[in-house]
Amino acid sequence: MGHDQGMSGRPDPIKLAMANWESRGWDDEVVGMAVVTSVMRVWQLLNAQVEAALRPLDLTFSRFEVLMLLSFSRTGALPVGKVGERLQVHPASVTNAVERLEREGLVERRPNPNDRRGVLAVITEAGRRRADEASDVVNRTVFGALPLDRADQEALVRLLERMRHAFGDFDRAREAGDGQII
Amino acid sequence: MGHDQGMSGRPDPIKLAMANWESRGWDDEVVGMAVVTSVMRVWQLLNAQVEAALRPLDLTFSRFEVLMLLSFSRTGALPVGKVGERLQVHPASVTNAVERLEREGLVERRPNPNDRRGVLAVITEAGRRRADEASDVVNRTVFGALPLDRADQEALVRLLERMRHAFGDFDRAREAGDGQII
DNA sequence: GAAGATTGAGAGTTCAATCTTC
DNA sequence: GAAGATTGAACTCTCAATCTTC
Repeated sequence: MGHDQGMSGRPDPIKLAMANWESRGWDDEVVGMAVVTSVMRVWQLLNAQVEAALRPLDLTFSRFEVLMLLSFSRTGALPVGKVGERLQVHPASVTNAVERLEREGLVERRPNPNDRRGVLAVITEAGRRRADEASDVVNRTVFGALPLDRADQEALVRLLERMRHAFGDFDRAREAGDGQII
Repeated sequence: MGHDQGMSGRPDPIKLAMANWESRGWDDEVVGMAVVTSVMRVWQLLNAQVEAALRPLDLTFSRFEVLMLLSFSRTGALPVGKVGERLQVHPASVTNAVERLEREGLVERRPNPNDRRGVLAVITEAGRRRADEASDVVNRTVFGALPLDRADQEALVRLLERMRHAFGDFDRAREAGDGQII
């Protein structure tokens, strides 16, 4: 993650890659390549910022997401399977994240009363406090401090939404939900 | 990646998150949150596509990038430090990737004649063939098949470029380079 | 002493296999 | 037999420490 690299005196790596791609005659794919590479790069930069902001709170972005998901849920409890579904990660990753959160007392694991195969992840009071601190710092240092004006941010979200939808990331028919999480 | 998740019948997770954010009164940060979350999600989707396309060729995206970088370089050889610099990854990651590529005979490691501390990664003939196959499949199945029209793709690249530049990802003054990689 | 690269530890991810319960 | 969750193996990434050479 960004292990301090000089931040200037460097030509745009994407531009270089595009020139290389064109030199091979891949003219039809060069823009797509630039899209994918740009997303990868911006992900790298944003991810590093978020992780750096959360490190003092002993959280990673994925554990932060789990914590926020639970804190937004009606009862503060969710089957771990549901968590993976919402976050689009492998069940094993959720098991891992919950265990890590449990180790710090931010989450508890409880048998699901409705299904004895299942396990509920329940956020604790300490977990709620940590979630508040974490969202504060991330809001302040990352989300609220992006180097793009509001119009550009909205345009970006719209373009990415178009892409997510084409990839089946969500179902437009049910988009009129009430924002209820679970 | 993406261990087959149902791809519909699901409301937009970003919209849900935005509603939750607003319910906490974080109105100024909600768009920034949407930007970051959207990038993360699209990264996940694109990364999964690229990795799936490359898996039959025994490559990951990072190893693919190393291979392409070497294949584009003038002599097919680059100090491993330079590779990490261009790809913005930790030196240890390059060591790992090169070792993995070397194991398959796609790259060779040679002492740098100009600096006895240094190591050169050199692409082999097999490496060049693999790089060709890999770029073919990635161009065909991902870069050339994005579900966005050209205008949207270009707009997306421009917005992401603005963001990368603001984060110091490159230096605009040297942007007029000739596309020469090394 | 600083730079180039590697090593070992620690954390995260995915996959395949497994165990329990539906 | 299928679904929910966990476990162990294999990878990748980062960081701190180390070794060699400038």
